Amino acid sequence: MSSYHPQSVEKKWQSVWEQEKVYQVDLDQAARPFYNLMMFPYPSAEGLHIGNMYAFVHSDAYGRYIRLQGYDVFEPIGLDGFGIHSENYALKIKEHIRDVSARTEKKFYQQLRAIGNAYDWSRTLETYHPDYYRWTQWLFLQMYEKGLAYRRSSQVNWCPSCQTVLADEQVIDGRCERCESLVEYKEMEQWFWRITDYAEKLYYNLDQIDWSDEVKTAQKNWIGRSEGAKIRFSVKAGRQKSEIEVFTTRPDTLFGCTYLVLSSQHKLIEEFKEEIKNYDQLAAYLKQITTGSDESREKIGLRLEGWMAVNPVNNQEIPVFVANYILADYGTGAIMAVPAHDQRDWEFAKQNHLEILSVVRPAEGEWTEDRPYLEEGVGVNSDFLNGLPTESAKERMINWLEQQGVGQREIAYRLRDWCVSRQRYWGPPIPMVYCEQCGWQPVPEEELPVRLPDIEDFQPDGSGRGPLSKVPDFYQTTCPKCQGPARRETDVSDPFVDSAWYYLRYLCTDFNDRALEPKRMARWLPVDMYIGGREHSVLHLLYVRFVSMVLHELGYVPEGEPFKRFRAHGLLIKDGAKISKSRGNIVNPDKYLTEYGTDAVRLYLMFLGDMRQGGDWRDGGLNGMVRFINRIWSLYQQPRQENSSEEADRMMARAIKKISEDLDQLKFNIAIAQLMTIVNELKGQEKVAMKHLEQLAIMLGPFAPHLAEELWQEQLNKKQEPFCSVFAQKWPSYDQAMVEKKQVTLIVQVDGKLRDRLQLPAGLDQTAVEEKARASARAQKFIAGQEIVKIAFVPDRLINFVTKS
RNA sequence: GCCGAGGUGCUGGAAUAGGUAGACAGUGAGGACUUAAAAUCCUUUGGCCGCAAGGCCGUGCGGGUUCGAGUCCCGCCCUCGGCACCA
Repeated sequence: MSSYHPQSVEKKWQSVWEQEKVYQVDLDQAARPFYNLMMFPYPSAEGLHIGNMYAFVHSDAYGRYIRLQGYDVFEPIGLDGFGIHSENYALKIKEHIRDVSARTEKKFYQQLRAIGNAYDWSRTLETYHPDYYRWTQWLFLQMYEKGLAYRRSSQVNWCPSCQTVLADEQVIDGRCERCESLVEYKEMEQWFWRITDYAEKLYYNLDQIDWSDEVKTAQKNWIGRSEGAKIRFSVKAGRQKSEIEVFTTRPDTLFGCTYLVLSSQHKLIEEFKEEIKNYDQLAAYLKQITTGSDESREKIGLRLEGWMAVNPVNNQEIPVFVANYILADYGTGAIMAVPAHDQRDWEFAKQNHLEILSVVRPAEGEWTEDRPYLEEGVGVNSDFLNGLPTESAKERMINWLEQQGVGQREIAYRLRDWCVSRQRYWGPPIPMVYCEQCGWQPVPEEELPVRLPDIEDFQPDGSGRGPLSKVPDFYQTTCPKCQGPARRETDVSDPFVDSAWYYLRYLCTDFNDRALEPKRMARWLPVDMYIGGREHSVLHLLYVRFVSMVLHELGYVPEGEPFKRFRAHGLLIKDGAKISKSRGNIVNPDKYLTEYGTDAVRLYLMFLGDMRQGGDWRDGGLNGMVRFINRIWSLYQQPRQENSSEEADRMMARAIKKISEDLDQLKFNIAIAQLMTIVNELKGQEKVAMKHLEQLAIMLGPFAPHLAEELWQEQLNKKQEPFCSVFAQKWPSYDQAMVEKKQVTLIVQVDGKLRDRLQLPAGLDQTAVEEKARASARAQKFIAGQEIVKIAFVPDRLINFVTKS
């Protein structure tokens, strides 16, 4: 009996598939298009991570299953190569990022070929390639022209040790991801994209898309929709009169408002600074505090001397404070403080000996005034709200505010505008030009791409400006409007911008004169299935939705939502521990692919647990997959027969049904367990039916594609000209009648305890089963002499005798 | 603190319209084949009692609903992931 050599077989079919273009679809003609997308990898110099492969083979198995159902599956791959991660790595090993990228690109594509996925290799893309980032810049211009890209001053994360700005994602627990220094905050002018304009749509659409629930919840939390009211307080700032607007979710507590608090960046402070009697003290204070970044969470604040606000509901004069616990960019950047019913206001009031006035108390039960009461209840000390439950008190107050013209219903979102500029080198230059005469001007579309200049020194220098600001050849330009001297933007854009639209470009890589081809978009969008890590739940997946909505409004894509279905996979760990460089337990797939073969590794990755839960990689587990493959191989060497027994047909029908259902639900692990069961069953037969071997080969396809092709072409002798792959076959079907069991194992219970198992023909009624069960010697022991008070019967499953005791 | 996911044999993990707990693997043990080893094949592998037949216990903990609970309800504990002064 010849043994199976995965390495040579896998190599053979990989080259045949590529030569025969088995996985290339005609994007303009495909009759049954199915867009199967996986998150393109961030190519680190260490090479493809086993965690990448884990995600990719699951996605591929699903794509192959869909393909076998007759769809034209488009499964593209590319590299998300721009970004600070790669750039930092290059700096660390003191090599140029361009050279590192060239090397990792080669390495990654080589590894991505080795995992045996059904990628269409004619449509790859890399975000750092000018053919790609030219259109990323085009996207920026679209945003700008639609009024969704703007500049404003904002606080950014600054690492004093690396001397560079960091993305929010690179700040872990307030520390730099690279060197663990405490991150500082710096005020800088940045480019933003107005994602907040889409907050409501981003929030409500979630109810209509078929995505993993956890991701939808995470996005809802991130967007953070809160219903409440805006209330205007008139304010006397010394000799000046003005208004302060606050946002609250508890308008019903307005009677309990005893002071106002502004964020340190509130515009009124700057506007009326001459009216602040203690301005010198305030200026020192402002220097000292950093809003929202205080690790201690200690509430530091200062009263604005000479200022008084008036509570509109009772005309009480109340003091105005500035404090570090008020966020500048949430709500209105100012709050009405109700210390009796808010934890933070309570703490601040206690510290500063401010008045605390209870205006809500529990509808029933005890209530003490030694701590804030945060729950809902009924109004007290609140005039027309007295006795009203919180819900109606809110409504009543909003009505009152609207009648008086001092406030209105308002919805606040936690979501903030997306800061897209980065003071770094390895990204697409933002295509804007600043002219002293004309202000900011977009680079004309026909001048794209604004090429990233090839410079030697790309180290950030701590000046707070990107490395491109040291390259006069780059930034010296002329104004597109007046032709006068002008300066290019030297910031590059966030790598998340690159990945916010890559799936659209896959469909158009053959067009050099446009970013997106509408006909292609119409045929292929939205993406039918997207599988990826849940770590992208809010960032990437939110940005993609936002960009897609904008492109839809601009008429480029047919629907606002980009992905019909999204499923999150879990994390792959090793021997019970998270895989990380510092633990030194990195799993390099190359070694395993060479040693055990691609199919064995693929099978193992999909067998070791439920995709959505993640799994625990243990080297020993691979042995089981090698044994499984060898058992399959020997099965195909066994004597065969043309006909099949009814019993075997029934077994196969049940298995086909089960495996199909498992794959529909992405339960790859139990689908493989089922395949193992079939193989064990078929191996027990003296002669195996040809039909069953064919069905098995096809069903192995999604998991072990090379083995499946080898079995189909060589062992089952299906070779023909022109080449016809096993993946061009039809997924096996089953007859529902064959699935039903003729014999069932019926459980006999007495008082809920298992006492006997009876082998009976299916479909017996209760009387018949009861007779058989009473006759069972084992059950008899427990029934004898007992009074039966009840019998529970589940057809074909169980009968339970309940005795009096 | 808040949100989400989860807790099942020695290990990875199966099992939800409430109905055989431990499928399918891994590991260990014993045996067959072999001069030997590897590979392969067979038996066995939740705990306790028992010579056996068989019985009792068992799905993080404590209650509850039910003829029957890993699955449903109430109250906790623990692990992992995310967010974190969001008014």
